Amino acid sequence: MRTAPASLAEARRLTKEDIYERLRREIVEGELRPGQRLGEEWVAGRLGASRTPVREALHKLEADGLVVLRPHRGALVRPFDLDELIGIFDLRVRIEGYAARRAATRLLPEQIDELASIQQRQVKLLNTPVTDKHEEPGSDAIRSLVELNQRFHRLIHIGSGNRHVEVMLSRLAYLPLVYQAIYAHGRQGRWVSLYHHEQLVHSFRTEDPELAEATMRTHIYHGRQAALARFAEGDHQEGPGSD
Amino acid sequence: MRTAPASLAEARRLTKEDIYERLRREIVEGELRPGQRLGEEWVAGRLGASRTPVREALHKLEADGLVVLRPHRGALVRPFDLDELIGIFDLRVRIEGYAARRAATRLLPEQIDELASIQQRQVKLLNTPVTDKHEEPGSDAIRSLVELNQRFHRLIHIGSGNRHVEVMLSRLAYLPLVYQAIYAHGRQGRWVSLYHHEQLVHSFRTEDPELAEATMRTHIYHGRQAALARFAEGDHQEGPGSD
DNA sequence: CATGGGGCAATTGTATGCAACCCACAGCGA
DNA sequence: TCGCTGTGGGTTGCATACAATTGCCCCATG
Repeated sequence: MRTAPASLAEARRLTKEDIYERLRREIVEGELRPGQRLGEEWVAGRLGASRTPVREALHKLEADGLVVLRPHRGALVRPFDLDELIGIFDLRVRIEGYAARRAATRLLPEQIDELASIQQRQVKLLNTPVTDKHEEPGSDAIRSLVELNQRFHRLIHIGSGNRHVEVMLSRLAYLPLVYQAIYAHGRQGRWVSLYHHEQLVHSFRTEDPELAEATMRTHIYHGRQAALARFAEGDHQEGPGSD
Repeated sequence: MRTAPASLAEARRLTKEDIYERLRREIVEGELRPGQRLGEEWVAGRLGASRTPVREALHKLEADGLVVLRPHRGALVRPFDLDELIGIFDLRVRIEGYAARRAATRLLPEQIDELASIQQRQVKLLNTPVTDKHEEPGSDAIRSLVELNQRFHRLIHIGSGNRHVEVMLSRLAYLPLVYQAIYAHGRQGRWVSLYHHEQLVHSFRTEDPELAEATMRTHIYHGRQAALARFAEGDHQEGPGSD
């Protein structure tokens, strides 16, 4: 078999998933900025694949709302504005609130333990001695924090038992500014955020849907503040030159 | 130019949009039933196109949640169950409620007039002398009613000024059972439904977001009853044979 | 008879060539 | 000068050939 060359080199050709994941990451993390053009030929050349899988990856990214496809004129990373950002959080508040409410009476004890464990790991991360590096977007500490945060929320989405919740939120929560907002929180903001997580775990343990929903709504609004602040910084503007 | 051969024959080859629209209609209206297999080759042969556009259409349908793609094993029309149907309405109530609330303070007078006009046309349709044909799913009267109903709702989605509302609802509202539920309403049910539309128009005219949201929620729950009844009839079951 | 491996048919995944399309811009005529 | 037209560069859209993957059937073997 060829699935496990175990290590280096591996000149295996890229599948559409590889390309999709890579482009998605680059867009969400901000390496590819809004307005950046993504011609099929250009992307294919850059990654060393043919147009076909690139094309499919771009179409999927369009379905995710991350790129705009202009027939015969090339794709580009979709820009978005303040109004849209607010609109996104309006919907997240409602959908994640609903997810938390449902999860409160559906999560299994093991799943709640898992949530608690994630929460504790985040606390530990925030308690490690502060170096300036902690504030840099690309640093490992931030990356882990973001990663754990996503795992926490995704577990709740799954725990809601409504498959459409996951689909909707994958379109609303994994976007450039929303992602970057995590490190727009100041130190205090991150502690508040973790307190919300703690409260959520508590509401699940006591199977209290009202508390779960209210807490989640507060939590999302809290995240909104960070995203709006981040937006105000102007870090969202068009990419290099464009045209 | 060749864009307007004006009439018949027109052996222009099918684009992926043609194929997408056609498959989508067939699935939503129930001609292609859940579980039905949709091999790329098979679809291409049936419609007289090559695999490439068919493939892209199928991928888009998967993003819409209408088909399931199984790598190397072919696509099929996605089946869904009672739990999912309930979950869909849970989300619709919240999202359409939000849309109506926002629309109440954003719709322009012309847009409200348009809504009123649609509502009146629906009343007229329901008032035409009853023949049995009116109850048949495929009849022109039912088709018009469904069409007008979709226009009415879509106008509100757009009027909400939140582009994500449209995207979310296109995944939640244009599904087989949801669509078919329209004619699962009895005669009285249709009148109640139109009364809700009338109330919505009123709430928009008076710019009353609370009334708009409450009315929309009631309206969607009303639709849910019809969908659940339709589901209970068992009209959702697997297609011919499958396997 | 149960079980595991080889190979085969069905099907999608990828590469590539050519056709169709969109737009910008130059050139022409009023 | 202004508007119209057509032509060419750039880019996607479609068709087709070939490669890769999956699942299954069948047979050898314990």
